[in-house]
Amino acid sequence: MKKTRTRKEVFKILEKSHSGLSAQEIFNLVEKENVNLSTIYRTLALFEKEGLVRKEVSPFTNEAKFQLVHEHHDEHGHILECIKCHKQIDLDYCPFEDVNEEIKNKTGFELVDENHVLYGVCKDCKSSK
Amino acid sequence: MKKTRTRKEVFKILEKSHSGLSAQEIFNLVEKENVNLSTIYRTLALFEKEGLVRKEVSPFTNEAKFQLVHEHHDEHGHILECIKCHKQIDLDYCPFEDVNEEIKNKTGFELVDENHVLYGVCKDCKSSK
DNA sequence: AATTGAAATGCAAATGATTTGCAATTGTGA
DNA sequence: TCACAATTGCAAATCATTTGCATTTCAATT
Repeated sequence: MKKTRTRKEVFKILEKSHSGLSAQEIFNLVEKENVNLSTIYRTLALFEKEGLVRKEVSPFTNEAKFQLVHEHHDEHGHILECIKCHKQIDLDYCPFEDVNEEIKNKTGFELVDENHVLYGVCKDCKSSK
Repeated sequence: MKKTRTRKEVFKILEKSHSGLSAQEIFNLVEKENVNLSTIYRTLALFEKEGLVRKEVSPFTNEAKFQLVHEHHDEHGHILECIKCHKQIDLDYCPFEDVNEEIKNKTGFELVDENHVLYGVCKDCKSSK
């Protein structure tokens, strides 16, 4: 995999972000001397194939969001997204470890990359209505 | 909400299916005397607004899948989808109950409609490779 | 440092899912 | 049955994403 300027930039942008970014959002953050949105898409697809990023499609916006996968499976966290304000909250651990184990035992089905973004209502939106 | 022919049909189709269906798939299952795909979409959007159906977008196909929400939260199940063969397996219970509770206590964030389709590798695909 | 071929990119056009405007049709309450 | 708002079909628009192809760039080798 060639280390091109765009790829390095996209990687840095993903590194800095704690929640998922859409291709368009990444495009907006890139130093825009001659960079094309389709290159961003191709870069993200490559990163995904290489296992560097995870892709999530929000059922609310129909838009894909990408975020870095962190090496150590047992250290990965999750993102909570509020369905009202769409703010995202970082959950710095995976509450599903046990669940994965349980499903594997019961069905032989091995979860990979289980959905990373969880939807719900955040504290603020809950209290304001 | 008017009970039109198409709405009744779509509802029946969803009732019969244990896994999510795309708008196109539903369209294909409907008695096709003069039914339009956009009506299917409008019907699904309505059902979703009414809380009758849940929408999931597969990150693999970028296609939205819809399925009935079953009343009793504590009885709902989940779907496992294999990322290789895309077959879906019904999991007839929710393994996340405890997790929801835990997250609520720690962050004040209340999960709703937590992601319903879980991705992984099924037994068959695992053994065949 | 220059050479070179494969990999990566820009651009514009294609695609595929989903949405929308509008005129015609249909369901339901009076 | 009537009337009218809600719903639908149709065709065109939209939006995210993908692709073909000619051009450019990376990095291995001279």
